[in-house]
Amino acid sequence: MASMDPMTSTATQAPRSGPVTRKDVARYAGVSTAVVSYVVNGGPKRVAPATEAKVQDAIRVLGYRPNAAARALKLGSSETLGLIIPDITNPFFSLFAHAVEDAAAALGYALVLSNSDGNVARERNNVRNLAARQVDGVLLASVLFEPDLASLETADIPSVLLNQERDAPGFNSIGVDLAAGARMAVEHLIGHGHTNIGLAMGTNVSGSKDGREQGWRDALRDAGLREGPITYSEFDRSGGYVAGQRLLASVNRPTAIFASSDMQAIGILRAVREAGLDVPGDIALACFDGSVESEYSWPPLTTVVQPVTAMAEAAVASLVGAGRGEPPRHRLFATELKVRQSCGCP
Amino acid sequence: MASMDPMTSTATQAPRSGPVTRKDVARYAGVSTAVVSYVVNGGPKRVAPATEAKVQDAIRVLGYRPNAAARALKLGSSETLGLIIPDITNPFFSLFAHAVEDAAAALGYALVLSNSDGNVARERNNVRNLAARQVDGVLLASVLFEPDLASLETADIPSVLLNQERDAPGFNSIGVDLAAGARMAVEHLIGHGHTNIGLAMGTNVSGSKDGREQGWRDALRDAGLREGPITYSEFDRSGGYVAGQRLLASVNRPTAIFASSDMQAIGILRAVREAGLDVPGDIALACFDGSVESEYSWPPLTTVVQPVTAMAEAAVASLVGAGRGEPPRHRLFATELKVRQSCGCP
DNA sequence: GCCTGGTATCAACTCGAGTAGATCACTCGG
DNA sequence: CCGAGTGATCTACTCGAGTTGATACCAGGC
Repeated sequence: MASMDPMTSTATQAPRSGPVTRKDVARYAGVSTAVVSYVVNGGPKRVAPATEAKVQDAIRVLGYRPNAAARALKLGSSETLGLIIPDITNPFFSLFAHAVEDAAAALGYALVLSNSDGNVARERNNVRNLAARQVDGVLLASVLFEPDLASLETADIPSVLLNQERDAPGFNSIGVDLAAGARMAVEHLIGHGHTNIGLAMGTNVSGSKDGREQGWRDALRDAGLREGPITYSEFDRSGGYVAGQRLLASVNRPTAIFASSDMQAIGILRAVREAGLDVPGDIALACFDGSVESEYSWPPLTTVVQPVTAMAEAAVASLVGAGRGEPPRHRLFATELKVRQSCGCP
Repeated sequence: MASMDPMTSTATQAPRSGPVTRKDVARYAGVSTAVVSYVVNGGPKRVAPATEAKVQDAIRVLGYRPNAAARALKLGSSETLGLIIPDITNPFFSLFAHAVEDAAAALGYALVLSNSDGNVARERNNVRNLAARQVDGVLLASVLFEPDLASLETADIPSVLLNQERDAPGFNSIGVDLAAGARMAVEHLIGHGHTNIGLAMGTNVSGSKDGREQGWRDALRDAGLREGPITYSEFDRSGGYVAGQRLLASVNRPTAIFASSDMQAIGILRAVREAGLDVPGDIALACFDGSVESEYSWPPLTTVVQPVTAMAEAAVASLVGAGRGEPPRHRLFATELKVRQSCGCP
């Protein structure tokens, strides 16, 4: 019956078959297809008010929507952006994705999402796929610290590298000052009187060094402290869980831990509890990212928050907004320490 | 040298400007454009092996990628699906989005993501937008219990309604048996000896009844118990927080609470702790969704898990997979109670 | 009455790829 | 030695919208 209704309405006024095209509108309004175009997009030529009204009417009656594919073909732009991230399930990335979607939508762009699941091959595949789809730009949060520039280069699509610490010549890139952020957090821990501070570091497939590790080192060195134990594991909750277990089992068990992501901290929290210990009483904790989850854990996590919205807006703008024409550059954003209770503050 | 090769080939023969088209490939390989098409997609006609090799060569050398816009225009299909959800930041939806992306990618479809942010107008706008972009189907998790069918109908795009409890005639829809799931959880709480069980119910803009509320009622009735206090608030963490505060302040404070989402339970956990009480000691807790976060909270949440992957696959398949041609129908999935510790189990 | 200048509109071409129908080159049987 | 038959390939049209370079129309000035 729902399959009946469209039929009857078809009989009375609407398209006999398939979608309504510009031609149908033109015929209905008694004008040429060019005029319809002019009306639809305030076209390059003026249209008499009376004619415009007729056309608008026809559009409404027939329910015409311009075919985006045809438009994209002619204009060479799909008004679409691609976002490639390791995993949308990670709260940090989902927050980021939301911000990117907002920024893109504000400029009339749609967002194609793809997850690389920490897999380089899949990441590369996604880039090619997006390239073939004529996206107007891609935002890439690579699973590699040093992204697969070659595939982006040959695809020669405007792009921004996300979560990028260093400058990547010839590319737009965006990132936060990891070292400075980590340093802030570790210094805060030191301020609480801790002298043995461990590090739970996340790993990437490339395995190259991360600024957070450096920031932790720098803070300890400047305070004249010895480096506490380090573990390397996945950036996610389960990675944090094993990091926590290892850190607690280390010969010189730390009294405080800095984790390279909120998710790791969540995992550590669990390991600490299972060991019958208390945060922050036995182990103080600080971490990195500033996702919503950090606020609702117990205890609420002291974390280095990344300016996600600003970064997303800057990334989108560098592709299709104000910054489009500008030469590629690296944008470094400052982080902010959000002090809650996992560090020992009341 | 990988970055060199394209360069040198550029100098000798490759595109002087802009993207490589089928025509360029044809010229380079010394064949007609039709043959290139045949090769690219195992075309409707056979090509001699030798010719095929030449063409493949040309494609590789020139770095040709077929223009998806042109393809979409000709074929009337963009090989793209649209997903509209309230908020990707909600772990349940991000899990779902990931599963949908996987299922779509497996079939060669890309996924356009849009958030409606609980706003009906934005939701409707997103539908129109996706329709104009010639997506081959849209998956809609409406902010309304009863989605805005009219806008989908006039857009007449294949679609699936997600999180849909009831049958929506003429539409594909997918959902879990909310009432049965809720009932399981509440019965489990009853099994722990609780006789005063409260309900933290999430609200939608439409405000119509939800099966979870019914399941809670049914379980209590069948056990001969009186209904505990109810609160209505947002489905998210902050909604749960206020629900928790209200429930704790109610005249007959419950000893157990069933929350309509994991996120609400997380918020309740916080409210309970701030009141100096313990979960599950003072207040037992069970909830609904089965997101990852429920596993890593403290205590781990006993929750009704939705078969997200299966649902995502079914949704995608009904649009572009095996189920494409079939008449629209409602698919109800069973839930499973994941017992952890917030209910009082060891 | 005729020309000028402007305005409103239109016909026709384009974007890049898919494909039906025509064309060409061969081989083989008679 | 020729026609039929089989492959391989090409020509040309199509999808729907944007846009340029005509064209039609009208008012006003001489």
